[in-house]
Amino acid sequence: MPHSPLSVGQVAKRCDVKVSTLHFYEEKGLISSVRSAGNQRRYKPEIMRRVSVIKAAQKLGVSLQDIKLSLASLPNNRTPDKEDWAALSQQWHKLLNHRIKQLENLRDSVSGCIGCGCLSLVHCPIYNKDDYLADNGESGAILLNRDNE
Amino acid sequence: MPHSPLSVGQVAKRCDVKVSTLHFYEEKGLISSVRSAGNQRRYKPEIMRRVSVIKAAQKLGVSLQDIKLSLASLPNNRTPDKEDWAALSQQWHKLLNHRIKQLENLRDSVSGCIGCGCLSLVHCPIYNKDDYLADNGESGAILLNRDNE
DNA sequence: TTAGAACCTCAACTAAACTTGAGGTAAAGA
DNA sequence: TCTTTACCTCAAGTTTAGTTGAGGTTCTAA
Repeated sequence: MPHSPLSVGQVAKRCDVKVSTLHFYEEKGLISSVRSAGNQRRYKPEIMRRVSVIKAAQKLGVSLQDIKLSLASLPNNRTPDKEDWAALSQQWHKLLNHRIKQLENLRDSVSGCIGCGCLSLVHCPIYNKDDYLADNGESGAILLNRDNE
Repeated sequence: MPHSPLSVGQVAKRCDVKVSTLHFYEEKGLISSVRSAGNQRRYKPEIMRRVSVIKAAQKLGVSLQDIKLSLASLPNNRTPDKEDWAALSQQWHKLLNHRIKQLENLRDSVSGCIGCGCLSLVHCPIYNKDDYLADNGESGAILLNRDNE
């Protein structure tokens, strides 16, 4: 009998997460299981892929809540197949690009601060709204002496 | 009398943080104050710069703990001046570059996964140790069919 | 002088993403 | 069969970075 159902321990081991994490994901509605006669969790092998997708998305900085929504948006909430994964990862790829861009802008602003020697950080883009930085490519020289006044 | 000491409310307003946040930072040893006759907090104007540096570092993803350490490493734990800020931001600039690089690797790995159509994510670089990705520039093609076995 | 704004401390609460522990059941191997 | 390992539930604890609220004091300004 190929593909026999997996126990929570087996899944935990092979996905390199703790059993408690799988319990937690289930509680949060990210994964599901059936129960054996003795009330133990049993998983279809594809659970591995689902857990893996969750982990991958987390590394991209996606919250469990958003991951849940993404997965739930798949046809009958199935474990992502090849096309699904492509779509999901494209979504997340965009997100990643956005975050990278923000960080780069931030980094350049820091350099700008060094460059201009300005310490009036209160009005510096760095602590202004994230989207200020995200929206335009400014690596900007920073502002005026309005602290210490 | 120029530069009169600032109250917690004034600092909060001008740094755009809540009063409770300043209390919190003080409790955590990130900032300090003296007390007025009536036991109210009074700050030197440079507190603004210190708070601003804290906020900037946070945007770079530095934890309060690490910010505290960085600030504490300055000569007599002073509020960063021009040179100090240059040094700190250079430190943090490195950190940022590292994080950007990790994200880029991750992003490229995601693309790799789409490209090869492989769904065996268990062994995919994406959920292997962060440093695996950080250390080499692999955008890797992914592995074998060891899930679903 | 007196109302109301601003301040004080301390404790408890929030959110995310889990982990740990207690007390008890099920399954697997010698 | 017996022992050990794996599993179950439910409650409570952990970390980070604060926020909220209660109960009380101090400042400021009309």
